[in-house]
Amino acid sequence: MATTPADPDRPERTQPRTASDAVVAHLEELIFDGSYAAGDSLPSEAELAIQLKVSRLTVREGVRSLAARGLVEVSHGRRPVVTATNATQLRDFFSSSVRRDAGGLLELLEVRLAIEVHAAELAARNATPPQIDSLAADLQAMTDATDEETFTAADMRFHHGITEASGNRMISLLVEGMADPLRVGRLKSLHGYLQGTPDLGDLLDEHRLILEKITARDAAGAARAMRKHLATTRRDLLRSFG
Amino acid sequence: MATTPADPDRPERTQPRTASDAVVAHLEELIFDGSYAAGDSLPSEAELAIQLKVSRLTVREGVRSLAARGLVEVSHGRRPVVTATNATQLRDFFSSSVRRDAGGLLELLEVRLAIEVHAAELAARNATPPQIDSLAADLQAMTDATDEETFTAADMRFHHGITEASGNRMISLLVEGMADPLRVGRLKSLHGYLQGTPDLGDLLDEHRLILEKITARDAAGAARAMRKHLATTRRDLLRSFG
DNA sequence: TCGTGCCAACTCGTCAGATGAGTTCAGGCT
DNA sequence: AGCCTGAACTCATCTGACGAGTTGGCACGA
Repeated sequence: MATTPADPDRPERTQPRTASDAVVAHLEELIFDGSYAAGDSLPSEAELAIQLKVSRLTVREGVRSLAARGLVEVSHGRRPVVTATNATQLRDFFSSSVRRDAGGLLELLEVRLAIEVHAAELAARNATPPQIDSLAADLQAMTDATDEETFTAADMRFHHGITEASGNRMISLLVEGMADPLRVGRLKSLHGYLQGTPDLGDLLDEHRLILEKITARDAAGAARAMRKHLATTRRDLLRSFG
Repeated sequence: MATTPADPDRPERTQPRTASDAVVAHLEELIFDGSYAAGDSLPSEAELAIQLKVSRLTVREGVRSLAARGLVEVSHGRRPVVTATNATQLRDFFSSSVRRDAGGLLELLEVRLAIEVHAAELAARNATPPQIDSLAADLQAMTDATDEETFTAADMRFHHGITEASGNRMISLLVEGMADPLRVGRLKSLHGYLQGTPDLGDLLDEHRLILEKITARDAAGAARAMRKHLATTRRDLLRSFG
C-alpha cells in the first residue's frame, strides 16, 4: 500500500470538511484567479469573517495555513499580503526532510546535480549577454576572495546566476530551495579543503570552464562541465564526512 | 534587490516573534529530534496549551501551520498525528505555481525531464530485480490497456517505478509532487494522440527501450532513452496546445 | 465466559466577546 | 514646511463555552 490506489469516495475539492478549510479554499481561489495579485493586501480578518459568515478565529486559521504555505505574509498590525511565488515552501520541505533524515543530504545533492546540469545546458542556449557578464563578475569575485565566506557567497551567486540564465524560474526556485540545507554540508566540505587539500584552484578552474562553455553556447559542453564540477563537490562532501 | 543581501539584525531562530511561532518551533523540534516519529500522536491541544503556557487557541494555530506544511495530520476527534515525509508539500507548491502562472507547466516539464533522465541513469545502476520485474509488469499493462485511463495509470506507475528504482527518495517525492499538475497536460496530449496521430506504438517502444537499458545496466543508454521519451512527451504536449 | 451495545470521557471545530500592541495617516502645533 | 500626536485599523492572544466525532470501558444479556 505505498500509493493510494483509488479512494471510492472523496468529495475533497467540492466539499471542504471544515469551515477553515473553506476559508483556505476561498482565499486560494481569489489568489489563483488573479483577484489578488502578488503584493496586494487581502481584506482584514474581520472583513473576511463577515463576508464568509464565520468567526474571525476561523478566518485566522485559514490565513495562518496560507502563510505556512508561503502564499501570504502576515505581520502584526498590517493586513495579510499576497506573496509572489517564492522558494520558502521548497526550502521548508527540503530542510525538513534533511533534518528528519540526514541521509537525505546526499540525495538532495544528487537532485541538485541533475537539475543544475540541465540548467547549465539551458543557460548555454538562453543566457543573455548581461547574464553572462554577471556570471563573469561572480567568478572574478571568487578569484579575488580572501576569506571563505566571501568565496562561498560568490560561489552561490554564480550557481544561482546559472539557474537564472537558464530562463526557467522553476529551476531557480528549486535550486534556491535546496541551497540552505546544502550550505551546511558545503561549509564542512570547504573546511576540509582549506585544512586538507587547499586546492581552491581546481574549483575555480571548473567554474571557469562552465562559464566558457556557456559563453560559447556549447550546451552539451556546459552540461558536461557542470556535471564534472558537481561530482567534485560531492566527492569533497563525502570526504569531509569520512 | 533580488536576493536578500545581509540582514543586520535577525534573531529569527532564537526568538520567534509570536507565541504561535514558538509553538511551531517547539513542535518542529520534537518532530525533528525524533521525540515523535511518523505515526505517533502529538499531545492534545489542551495538554500542549498547558505545557507551553499559551491558550489552546494559540496551540491550534501552530498545529494548523504544521498541518498546512504536511508535517502533521489532524482530524476531528483525534489527536494530531505526525506524518512521514511525503510529497504533499511539493504537490502543493507545484500546483500552486502552475495555477498562478500557466507558463510554469512547460518549465515544470523541463524540470521533470532533468530529474527523470537522472533517475533513469541511477535506476540502471541501482534497480533491484524485483523492481525491474515490476517495471516490466507496468509495461505489459500499458500494452494490454484498452482505454486511455488504464493506459495512463500504467504509464504513471512505470515512471514512478523508475524513480523508486533510482534508490533516491527525494527524486521520487519530487516527481510525485509534479505528477498532479502535469496530469492535466498529459491527458490533453493523449487526447491529441488518440484523435490525431493514434500512434501509441511509438510511446510503447520508447518505454520498452528504457526498460531494456535499465535491465542491461546501461546507465548512459537509459538516460538517453528517457531523454528521448520525454522529448516526445513534450512535443506532444506543445502540439496539443497549438 | 464471551460478545454486544451503550455511555462517558476525550478531543477537535467553532463561536462570542474582550484586551493589548503594532501600523497608518490625517490634523494640529511649532 | 516639518514634526508630533492621537484616533482608527488591524493583527495577536486570552477566557469561557458549546457542538460533534472518536474511543475505550462497563454493564447487560446470551
